[in-house]
This record gives sequence, structure tokens and C-alpha cells, in this order.
Amino acid sequence: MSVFTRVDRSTVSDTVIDQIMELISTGALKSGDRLPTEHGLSEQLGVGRSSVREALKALEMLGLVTRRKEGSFVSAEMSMPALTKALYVDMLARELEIRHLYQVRRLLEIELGELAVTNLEDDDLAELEALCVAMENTPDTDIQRHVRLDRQFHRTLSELAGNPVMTRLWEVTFEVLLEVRQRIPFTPQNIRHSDARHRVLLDALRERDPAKVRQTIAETLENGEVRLVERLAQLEAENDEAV
Amino acid sequence: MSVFTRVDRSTVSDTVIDQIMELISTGALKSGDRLPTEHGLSEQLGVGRSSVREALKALEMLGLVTRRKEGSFVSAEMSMPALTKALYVDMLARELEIRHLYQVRRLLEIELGELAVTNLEDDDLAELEALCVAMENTPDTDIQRHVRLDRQFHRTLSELAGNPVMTRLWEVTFEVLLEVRQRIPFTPQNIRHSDARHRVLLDALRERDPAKVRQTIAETLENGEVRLVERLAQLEAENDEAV
DNA sequence: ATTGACTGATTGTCAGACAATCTGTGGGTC
DNA sequence: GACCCACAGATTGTCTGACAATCAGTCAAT
Repeated sequence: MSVFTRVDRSTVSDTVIDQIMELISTGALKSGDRLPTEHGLSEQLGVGRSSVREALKALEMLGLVTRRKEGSFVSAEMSMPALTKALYVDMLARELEIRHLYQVRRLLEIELGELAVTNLEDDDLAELEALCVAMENTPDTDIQRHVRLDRQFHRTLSELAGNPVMTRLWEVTFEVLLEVRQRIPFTPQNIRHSDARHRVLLDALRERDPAKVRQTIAETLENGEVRLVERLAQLEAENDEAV
Repeated sequence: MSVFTRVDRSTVSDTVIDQIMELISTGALKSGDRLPTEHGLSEQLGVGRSSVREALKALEMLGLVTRRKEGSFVSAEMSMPALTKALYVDMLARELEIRHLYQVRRLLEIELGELAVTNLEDDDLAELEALCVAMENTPDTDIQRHVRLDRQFHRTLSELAGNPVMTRLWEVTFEVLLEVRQRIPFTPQNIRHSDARHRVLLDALRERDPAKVRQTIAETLENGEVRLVERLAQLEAENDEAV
């Protein structure tokens, strides 16, 4: 419709996506900034509001923009709940195996742990200790709380590694595994065993021994994977019986 | 957290997204299947066509469906060009450093290479050999072709590792790095050096020695990272002079 | 200063319209 | 029969206009 009428298949909403991405990547729009209103964008860019809305929806899914009733904003944090869900759906659809996901998590978590050792300060250890204690004090019934603390523990550790990209990939992997686990009830044994392993890991971190940290995380996750796969097989068997 | 967001705002298009995701994850819609027409979905689900279109746009961004003029289909391949771009934009916006990306790529590529060794068949080696030769026969000028062959080489290797999740993460990382490199002109030296390194890697693969493979990939990437960072610094200096 | 109602702005949603393009059909030609 | 072309129908991509629900800011009353 405009000068941009190329022969290629790019749609108007795609060009809007590109333009907003450009604004973000150049720093013209910064994290937390408010975007113009849909009507405003529509007028500024000379396209219909529906095209603007499709573009905003897309950017929202990609985690670049968050939308509220009051308007659209450039995302302050990189969180991609939609992507996590998409990966999960994809996993189910393609019948990917959990061990693949676990393998990736193990790889990332070990590396992150090892990297974290070098940057570890005393107050970081104190924070991790506090999280450990909090986990141990969580009752068997409050699984949500335990999961939250567990994630916080590893997130703290990840950030110490000083590699945001790796941290983000690890988070996505972790989230997808949690999604899988929503179908599997945790047992009190799971939780208490997890406590013990965190304690061991914390000790290894205190010693600032990268090899020991690597070893500890590897053992923990290998164990966890075995137990998870067993549990899944068991659940599947029960389902087959029920049918 | 995800609980909160769900309760907060549940838009019509989000429910459409969930419904289609459900169809895909349960297998009601399989890879390559055609979705109903937008009008059809609109009627079936009792929502407006614009809401359907926003949902389809979202699913497209997440890599779950592909859209052509003839209709929408459940994605056959796992490819997320939009996500790659989003990660790149995010990287620029947050001024993430390339070394972080490189660190992740190295971690994944080494692991994939090591895993691939165990599944390596003779005809796989032949295919890799062919790719190597093709790379060596690529003229200095045809950079696109060299990049394509390079990617194909590593993709073949990745798939031998037998972990689709890891392969996909590696691909995303690789794509983002390519995006970065689009701003940096390759030199003939880059290309010929890359040829040599692939040859060394191929030899290591032939010996089916995991440790040697790991070592080779690690060296190659460490070297590549150093040169890339140097080149970036150089370009930046030139830009500063120009300004 | 705090509260509460009003107004305007903004989003979320729908319906209708239109051009461009793809699909498939049917006839005509060799 | 095989091939080619024109035509009609279906589908997407886009724009416009409309409406209710909700949010932000204003302004008056307490």
C-alpha cells in the first residue's frame, strides 16, 4: 500500500513488528518505557489498528512487550511464560523424552554452578544458607513454597555465574520441567531428599571447590532423573490399567 | 506467578491460544495438519475473527503454527525465527556481551559433539566429509554458501547426538550469533581457517575419540571467540573515529 | 487532605467490507 | 489422453467503524 509494497510475503503486521524491534534494539525505546497507544501507532505508522494489535500480540509472545489495560510497555524483565508453554506443548506433541530435557538442564546447571564458585562472596553463601533453612522448614504439605524456594536457590546461583544468556536458558528448561511435574504429585520423600542434596551442594560451595560442586550437582540430577522417569513409568502403568 | 497472570487478564485471544495448544498437545492436531479457516475457527469457538487472527499470530511467533496464503498449519519443523530475532533484539537492548552467547554455544556444541561420537556411522562420516570438501571448494566471495554449509555440518552433528532439545537450543544460539555477525564482514582468512578447523574436527570424529572431539571443538571456538571480539573492538574503534 | 463521582482515554472485542491471491474446475487445444 | 488457460469460489490480509469494560486523571464535596 505504501512505498514498502514489496513482492515478498512480508505482511504489514510483520513490518510493524520489525519497526518496534528496531526502536527497542537501538535504545529509542528502553526497558519499562510506555509505547504509544494502539491508535497512535496506527496513525504514526499509517496502518490499521488491527495490524498494530497483531504486532503487539506477537511482541508480547516473544517477551519483548508486556500489555496491561493502561497500555503497552517494553518488558522490564525477560520472562517468556508463553515460550515456556510452547516448548512444553511442542514436547508433548513430538513425544520428546524427559531425559532429553533433563540432560540439558544438567549440562547447564553444572556449568552454572561451576562458574558461580569463582564469584562467590560470603553474603551470597549466607543467602543460600537462608534459602536452605527455609526449605528445610517448609512443611510437607506446602509444595508450592518448596518449589519457589528451590527455584530461588538455583536462580541466585545462576546469577552468580555472570552469564545472563545461560541463566535464561536454564530458567526456560527449569520451567518446562516444572510444567511436566505439575502432572506428577510430589511426595514428602522427594522434598526431604531435595533438602539434603541442597545441603550437600551448599557445603561444596563453601569449600569453593569447582570439581566437587560439579560432582554434587551431577549426582543430584542423575538421581532426580532416574526417580522422575520411574515415577512416570509407574503413572503410565496405572493409567493403562485404568483404561 | 503464572497463576497470578492467568487470573489477572484472560483475554479471548489467550483462551483461543490455549485451546489450539491443547489440540496440538493432545495430538488432535498433528504436525503438518491444516487448521480450520479463520472464519471456521471464529464460528466454531464463537469469537470474532480478529481474536482468532491474534491467536494465530501468537502461535506463529511461538513456532507452533506456520501460515501461508492457503491457510494455517501445525508446524512440521522446530524452527523459531521470530524467537531468534527477539533474543537478538533483547541482547542489543540489554547490551549483553557476545562472550556470554559464545560461552553457551561452546558448552552446547562440545556436549553435542561428544554425544555424537557414540552414534557415529560410516555414512555419517561420509556426509560430513562431503560437507567439508564443499566448504573447501567454496570461493572466498560466496560467504552465504559457506555459512550454509557450516551450519549444515554442525546440524548433522547435532542430530547425531540424539537430543532434539539440546539441538534446538544450539540452533537458536547459532542463529543469534549469525545475526550478530551480519554486521561484521567475514574475511577470506576467516573462511579458510574455518575449513582447516572442520578438517581437524572431522579427523577427531573418525578416530571416535570423545576427548579429542571435545578438545578440538573447544579450541576452535575459543579461538573464534577471541578473533570475533577483537574484530568487534576494532570496528567499534573505527566507528568512534568516524564520529 | 481524603473521598467519591464524573469524564475522557484506552483496550478488548466484534462485524462488515474490500483487494489480492490461492485452489480447483472446466473447457478448449494439441 | 495430456496440457494450458480462464473463470469462479474460497481464504487471507487489511482497514474501518462500532461498542462495552476498564483505567487514569480531574474536580467537587466532605
